[in-house]
Amino acid sequence: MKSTRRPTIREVAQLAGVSRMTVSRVVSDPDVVLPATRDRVNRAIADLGYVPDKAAGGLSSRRTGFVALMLPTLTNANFASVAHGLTEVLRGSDYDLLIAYTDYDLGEEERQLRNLLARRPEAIVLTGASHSREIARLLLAANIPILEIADLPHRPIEHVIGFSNHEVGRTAARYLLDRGFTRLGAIGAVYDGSVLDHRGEERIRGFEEELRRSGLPTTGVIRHGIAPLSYDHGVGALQELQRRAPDTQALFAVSDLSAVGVVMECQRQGLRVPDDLSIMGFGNFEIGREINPPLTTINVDFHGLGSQTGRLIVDLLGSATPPAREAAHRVDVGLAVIERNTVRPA
Amino acid sequence: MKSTRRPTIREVAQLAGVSRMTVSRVVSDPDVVLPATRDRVNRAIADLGYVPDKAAGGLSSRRTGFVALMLPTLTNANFASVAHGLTEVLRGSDYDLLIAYTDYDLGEEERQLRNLLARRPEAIVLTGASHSREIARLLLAANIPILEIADLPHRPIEHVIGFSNHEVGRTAARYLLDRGFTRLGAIGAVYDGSVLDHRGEERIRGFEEELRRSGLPTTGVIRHGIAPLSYDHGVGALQELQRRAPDTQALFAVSDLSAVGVVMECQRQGLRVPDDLSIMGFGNFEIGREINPPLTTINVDFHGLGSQTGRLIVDLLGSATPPAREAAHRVDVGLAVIERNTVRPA
DNA sequence: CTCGCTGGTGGGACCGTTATCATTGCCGGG
DNA sequence: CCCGGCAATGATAACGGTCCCACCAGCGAG
Repeated sequence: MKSTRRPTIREVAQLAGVSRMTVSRVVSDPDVVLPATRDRVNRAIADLGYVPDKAAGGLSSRRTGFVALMLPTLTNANFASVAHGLTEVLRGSDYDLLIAYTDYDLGEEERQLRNLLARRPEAIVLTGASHSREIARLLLAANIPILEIADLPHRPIEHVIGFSNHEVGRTAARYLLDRGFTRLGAIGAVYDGSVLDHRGEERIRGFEEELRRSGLPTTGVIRHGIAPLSYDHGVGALQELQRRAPDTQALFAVSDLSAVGVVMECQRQGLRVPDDLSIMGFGNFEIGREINPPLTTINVDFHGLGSQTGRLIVDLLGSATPPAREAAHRVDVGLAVIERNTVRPA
Repeated sequence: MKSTRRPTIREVAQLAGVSRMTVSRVVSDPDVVLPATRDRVNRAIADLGYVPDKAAGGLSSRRTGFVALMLPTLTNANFASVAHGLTEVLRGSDYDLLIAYTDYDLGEEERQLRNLLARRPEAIVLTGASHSREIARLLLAANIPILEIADLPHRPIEHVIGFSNHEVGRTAARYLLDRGFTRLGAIGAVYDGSVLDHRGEERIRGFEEELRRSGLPTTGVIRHGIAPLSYDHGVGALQELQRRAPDTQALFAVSDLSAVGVVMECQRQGLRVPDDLSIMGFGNFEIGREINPPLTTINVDFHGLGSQTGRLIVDLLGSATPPAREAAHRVDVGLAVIERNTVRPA
């Protein structure tokens, strides 16, 4: 086993009998070099198994080819969809995605961000971040496009592609109210200073707001457990709800995963869905379509959100003139109720 | 808005009145510089909002701090767990994970790998790769530790941390045979030359092998659809099974997701589980615990697999003496049947 | 007092690539 | 026949760090 170092552009140049620059050109812009030369260089590249070093290239050209993405977690299918849509677009333009996740831990945010910035990404995409003073300062100092996604912040840092989580909650409440329910409940996670992502809390607040507007009590609004939410959360939250507001007719869960957990727990308890308890969720997870009865939910096109974000980045980085900060984009991708069978007119 | 470039070590040095080297030392090994000097430098760093450029540093020190991970997909919760376990360990040693995924597309593998190698990772972790001639060549030429995970290949490239997918299939078959079933079925994906990951196919082959050993027919073994598998796959595969082998008593699905889809479809069809059809899956996904009845499955500790991989990497990179290739590690993390209620003695 | 050592710091060269400008050879037009 | 212009290629200087060694005080031992 030859433990020799990786071949560099120098060695390729030497073997092909050309200068380093010519090799560089063959790799990045082949058309400008004579076919005969190009072939010779390509052969040398193949012979040596040369793979260009992007770090060195980036240092020189000031273009690292990185786009940074900061997520609360990888485990959530919707965030995975975002990453997916984003990668699809970025691959076409030769950007690599650099993913960091915080696991909803506030302390990790700054650490992760510094780490990300040390790689000199050309743009950065953020989800559900808290944006402390120091975070904002670091971001601005990076002097690259900043994109906040999956939310619609009132005071955005720069670009926004998302939807209103508050509106999600309101839509759910209105949907249930329209069907004549009056004893409404909602379940989400406990939100305190140590929690990074406030999007779930926004949804639950939107729900509460609509309840208050209609003069209804908010005793059925339960904050239980902590993010990330999953099936189990629904089980526990339902039990708490049954203690606190046993007469609840209809329930909104801030995540489909919780909602599915609730449906399953209802089955175990022998409660009929939706006759004994109506349930709706958020996120349009695949499992919601499969359970019996299938889950009513609110859909957001996360994959499209990811690809739109990707396209905006490519645009932003492609345009020679760095757009002024006041030309920040703000895109609402909207949301839609998907009616299935877990809710029925009362 | 000052659109000035990011501050470099030079400017920090100037502001603090020291040389660049001293700044470098304060960042990477603070203890060797005098407290007074250190404070001065740290103040300058804070004032300027200096964030070191790891690409530049890596170029010089030949240590990029990257560990590469190649996955079929991000969307699978088990792979996400692996990534999770891996990150947890690597964070502690200041490595960043560079994730690439192929979406089970064979053509993407080489492209992604080249891309990864262009970032000069210090180690590379692979899952379910096909290892074509060219791929293997690229990997070996990189001259870094190579770790294959989530499988137990007969002819590994170097290190292996995984479990036998073939054994998963055999274990499932034996489990069902032991309970007295004789008309067994299995569902997986179609496997042809264009598919990257063979782990599901290995599971199904192990199942078939055990069937043949017992002199039972393999007509109930269905290859349906293509990876990635999900709930919907189970629905379609069950329907195909019902056409091809309607008298099947017990069924193994190569993924819990398919298995859950089967259970749900059974509910819709009014079939009782496990009385009319026994079902077991693989992967121990959370949803399997929640459905009614809960899903019998085969568990592998994917999170632990990820963290073990991380620890091995840290070991390998930490040891000054590069270990000889013959000292390759081979770890079997094992597997275990988790009995729940979807299977019952016949 | 001198010498050697040690801890703290600085001065260059270098890591592998690309931007930029210079150089070369060739072609066609005046 | 000469010269301007263009296409192809080369030389050199960055890019932002760290490695390696030299330097310099200060201090204890001989």
